[in-house]
Amino acid sequence: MLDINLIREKPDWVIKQIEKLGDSAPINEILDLDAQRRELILTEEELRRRRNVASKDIGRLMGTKKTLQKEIERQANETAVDDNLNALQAELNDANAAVDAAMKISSNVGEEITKLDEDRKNIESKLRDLMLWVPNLPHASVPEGIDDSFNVPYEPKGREIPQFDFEAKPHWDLGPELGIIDFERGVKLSGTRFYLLKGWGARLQRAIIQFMLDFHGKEHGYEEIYPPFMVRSEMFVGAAQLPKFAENIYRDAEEDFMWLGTAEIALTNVHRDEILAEGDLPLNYVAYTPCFRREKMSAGRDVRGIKRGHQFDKVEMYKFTTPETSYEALEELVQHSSNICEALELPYRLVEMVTGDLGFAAAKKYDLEVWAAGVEEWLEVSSCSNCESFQARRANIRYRPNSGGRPRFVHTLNGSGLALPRVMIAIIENNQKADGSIQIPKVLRPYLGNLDRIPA
RNA sequence: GGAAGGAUGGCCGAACCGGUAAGGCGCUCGUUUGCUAAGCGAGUUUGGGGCAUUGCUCCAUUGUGGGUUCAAAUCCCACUCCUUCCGCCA
Repeated sequence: MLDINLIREKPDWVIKQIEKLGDSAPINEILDLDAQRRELILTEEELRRRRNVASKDIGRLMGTKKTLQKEIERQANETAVDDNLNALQAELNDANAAVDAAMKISSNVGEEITKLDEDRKNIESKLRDLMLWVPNLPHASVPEGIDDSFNVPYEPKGREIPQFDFEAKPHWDLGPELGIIDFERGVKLSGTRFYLLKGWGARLQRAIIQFMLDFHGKEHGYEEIYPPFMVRSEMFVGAAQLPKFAENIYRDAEEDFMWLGTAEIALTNVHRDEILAEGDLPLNYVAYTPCFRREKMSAGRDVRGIKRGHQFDKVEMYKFTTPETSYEALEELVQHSSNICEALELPYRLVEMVTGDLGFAAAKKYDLEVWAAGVEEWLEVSSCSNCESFQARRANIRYRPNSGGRPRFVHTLNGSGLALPRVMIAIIENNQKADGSIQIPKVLRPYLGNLDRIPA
């Protein structure tokens, strides 16, 4: 969510930024609702103040009434002093009248408040609904471009693009031939876009997961998290998946649970509604989770192989930082993802996203792609984003500055490190031998009982 | 799934047959004093509005959302979470 103050102060600038994304937002409607809201607050609070005053009077008067009544009762049991009794009675009558008057005021004001309150809540919920649909704004350093065709690929790094003296096969041929991927039975179980990994295939994927978790933990200092794979819908709002991407989410039919499309959703909300100490930052987490996506928006794309399924595994990095350090942290994140590609001996390249391809929540984003020699394309295996305070504002994640003062929103960053199926594709296809066997990258061998080659 | 109890500020904890949140600890600032420190005083949730321009003021905030009432931490309803017991269970 954007800061409403920013929209209030620089609406034209905000509109211009959103145009750079190739998106739009009802900024004028938002401004209008915001103005209405503040006007209502003004009158409502004045009424509340008045009711508070009347209420306090009533409280005081009730007290004096009580003491007067007691005094009257006491004197009534005695004789004489009639004058005094009359005076007390008169005082009591005055107090009664005053209470009645104050109650009337309070009652009338209360009715007005109830009505204004209802109006205000209506407006606030409308305002929030609109705000939840406004995308994050691009960072000043993001190159402008209307769509992904303008993205800026950097020079490939890592291992050289492999050349073969035989015809390289894609993984959808190699997998079944080696008995490590079973498409038919996957489809039998769950339909299109599902597959089974078997034998060395299943073990290879598990080895990669374990390697990546260990590497980020030991070499990069991330704390490993095992989160729930299904979380409440409010967490999806916090991570900026809802309301916009509702159609891509699997949900439970009875309870308010939704299945993670990425670990980012769980990790974002780990510190939801918390005020962290600045000294706690940055927080660096890494989590392995399966990811579940309907892929409605990509219906018909990449239906062959394991490139895009309804279920896939991913190791995800996540950072909570101060606003001052989040862009350094983004570079770090990219470096950490790249280090995995290096270690796995994969040809990879960094791609800088232009404004038109930033997505909904990122202020700046890099993708990491690895080369797969069978399908002969660059596969996106990582996406590293700085969301600045966009998610933090939705999930209410703040920190208290060392200097004291009011809490501020943290910046949040997420980066895949990495997505499993495409890494599997690259490893299988790039490392294939003439006899159909697959050579295992060195760093993975300890996780596979020192196996150096999946036999043909 | 059944039963009972509970949720109050950074922490502990009172008020709970309705009148507008005690006290303590911690922390911050000030002050005093002849000794590692203590005493005294003040301040100390969060969000929002207004006016100012670095402060004043108002409103809201006792798990969440409703209801009753002139008025709700307090009474009523629903929900969430926690604890204990029972049932089931890897």
